[in-house]
Parts: sequence; structure tokens; C-alpha cells
Amino acid sequence: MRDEVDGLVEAWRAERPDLDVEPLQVLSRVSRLARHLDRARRTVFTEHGLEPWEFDVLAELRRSGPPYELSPGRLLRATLVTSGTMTNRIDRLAAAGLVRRFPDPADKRGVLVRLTDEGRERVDGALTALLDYEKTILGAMPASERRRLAALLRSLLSPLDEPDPRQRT
Amino acid sequence: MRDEVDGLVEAWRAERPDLDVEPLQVLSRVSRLARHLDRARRTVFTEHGLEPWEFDVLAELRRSGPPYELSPGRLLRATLVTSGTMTNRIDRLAAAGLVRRFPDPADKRGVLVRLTDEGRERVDGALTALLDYEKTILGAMPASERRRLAALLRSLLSPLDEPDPRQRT
DNA sequence: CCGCACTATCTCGATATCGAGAGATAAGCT
DNA sequence: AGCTTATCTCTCGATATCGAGATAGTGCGG
Repeated sequence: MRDEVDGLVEAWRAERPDLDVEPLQVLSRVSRLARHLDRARRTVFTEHGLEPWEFDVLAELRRSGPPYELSPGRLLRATLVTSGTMTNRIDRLAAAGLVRRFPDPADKRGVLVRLTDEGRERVDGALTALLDYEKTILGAMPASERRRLAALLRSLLSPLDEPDPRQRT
Repeated sequence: MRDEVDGLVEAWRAERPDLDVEPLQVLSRVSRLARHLDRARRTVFTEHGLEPWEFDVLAELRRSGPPYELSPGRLLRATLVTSGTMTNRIDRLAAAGLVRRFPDPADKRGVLVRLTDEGRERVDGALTALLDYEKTILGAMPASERRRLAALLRSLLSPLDEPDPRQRT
């Protein structure tokens, strides 16, 4: 079995024999796999009438539980976009009837973004489709290996998750 | 040990107990890890006066070996951007003196993009810095686990690498 | 209870990307 | 050879994002 990264590593070894390119074996695979996943997500969501960014926002609201309502600030921190981007996204989601804006009764500066019934149906459908697709990707991999892979990835991710919650205001 | 994805999976389980969200344990971690890596790459490359997209293009040329020369078509397929984007990138890299365009002697429609000495130095320096950073990410992980992780990732990636070389012209 | 630093959201100009299409050349077919 | 289809690169208009700044409201310390 062989993938793009094997070729990549070989090429670097030939051109830069002075360097230890071992880390690419893990981290380039992570990046490339993520790129493939992004493309596939786009395809899956398009079939459900959503863009990936729409799913990101709606899913955050959906996961928060009833009444499916969060501030723009929480949404932008959760999705790692800037405030200008989030304003624009909420505008478009509201125009599409998937969310509505309400003034925040507890803070007159703020608003709350609430999922509409239609928004909830759309994100639920898209999630189901996403999981179906992801199952096919993981397809042949036995449950024991999945757990081991998940654990190894967690050990890389958890140190990165902690520091610098990175306000993007 | 715990990461963002553990919280994500718990939240979905609470809201959608009807779904099997196991696949997220692996694939959401891949996506999130890739996002962290992107941010870190940006930081590392900025210190070497390169943008991530500049590194992507220059590295492809560097890896191809002397005379460090490829067509725009090969570059756009390697970096998964559209032709309009690649034209724009080559324009800016040429303006920065990191590449030069030459007519392709074998095909009068085409051009060849060649790395300049300065471009080569910059990409070599950036690669060294990138690998240093990646070593710190992988830091504590023993070599045996790295190999296992790489192998598990390869088994997910290799089926995706084959199909649909996806011309983006 | 007043001032001041902080926070929340929105506005707006700049920029990188996409994607459709044009112009030129190449390669295959009859 | 002549014709058609494919390929290569570039052009250009539309769009989503960023990031700095504006506006309004909050709440702490004096």
C-alpha cells in the first residue's frame, strides 16, 4: 500500500538528504487527509443544499441544544472566523430562513442567533449524510484500529487545544 | 487526556442519540489537527518571509530536482488550485524574484516556471524550520507509535489518493 | 454615581480564490 | 492535408474572508 506522501517523502529525501523528514510521514498525511475530507464534505453538503460554512454554523447551534440559540461571539469563537465574517454568514443564513436574529434580553449590545425549524431539519439531514460518508471512508478499518487511531490523534491534539483560545474579534 | 473532539462527540450524543457518531472520533480529529497545523505553518513560514501558498508552490519546484522547473499545469494539479489562482501566484512569485517564467521549447502554448537561486534558498530555509516545528508537535510520541500512526493514516489516505485526479482547469 | 476600559456587533475597503471563457497550439482522425 | 477535439495558459467578474475601525452598551474602581 502506497500513498502520495510516500512519494513526497522519497522526493525530499533525494533532494535534501541532510534533513530528517520523518515528521512528514505523520503530519503531511494529516493535512492531505483533511483536504480530501473538505472536498468530500462539500459534495455531501451540496446534496443537502448547504455549504460547508453553513453547516459549521448551524451545527454549532444544533449541538448547543434547545433553544438552539447562541451569540455571534460564541459562534465566531467556535468556528474560528473573524467577526466580519460571522456577521456576513448570519446575514446570509437569515436571508435563507435557516436562522433568525433576536435582541439579547440580558445585554443590549448583543443579539442571539436562533435556529429555525427549517434550519434544524437541514442540519440534521446533512449530519446524517456526513456520517454515512465518513463510515465509508473508515470502511474497512476494524473498530480496534479506529480506537487506536483516535487515541493517537487525541494525544497530538490535546496539547494544541489548550493554549491561546485566540480571540478573533 | 481530553480534547475538543471529546466534547463535540458528547454534545452530539446528547442531542442526536439516534445516530452513531463514532466516525467523528477519528475524522474530526484529523480536520482539527490540520487546522492547528495550518495556523502553525503560517507562523513558521512568516518568520522566513513566505506565505503558506508560496511555500506550496516553491516546495513543489524544489522537490522536482534540478533544474527546478515545472509547467503551471503541473503546479496547479499538485497544489489543488485552479488555473486562475496559479497564474496569479506565479505572477506574484515572479514579482518577488523567487521564480521566473520561460517559454516551453517543446510546446509553444506552454511556459515553464523555474526556481531562482533566491527562491531555492528561501524554500530550503522554510522547510528546515517547518520540520523543526513538526518535531516539537510530535515531541513526546515514541518512534514506534509514530510509525503505527503513519501506517493507520496511510490506510485511510491511499484509497482517496487514487481516484479522480480532478483537473481544475 | 461618574469615568473609563472593556466587550459585542457591525461596517467597509482590500485581497485571494474560484470558475467560466478566450486565444493559441497540439494531436488525433479520415 | 484538413478538420475536430483536447490541452495549455491567461483574463476577468463575482464572492467570501480578513482585519481595522466605528458604534453602542456594560460594569468596575474610585
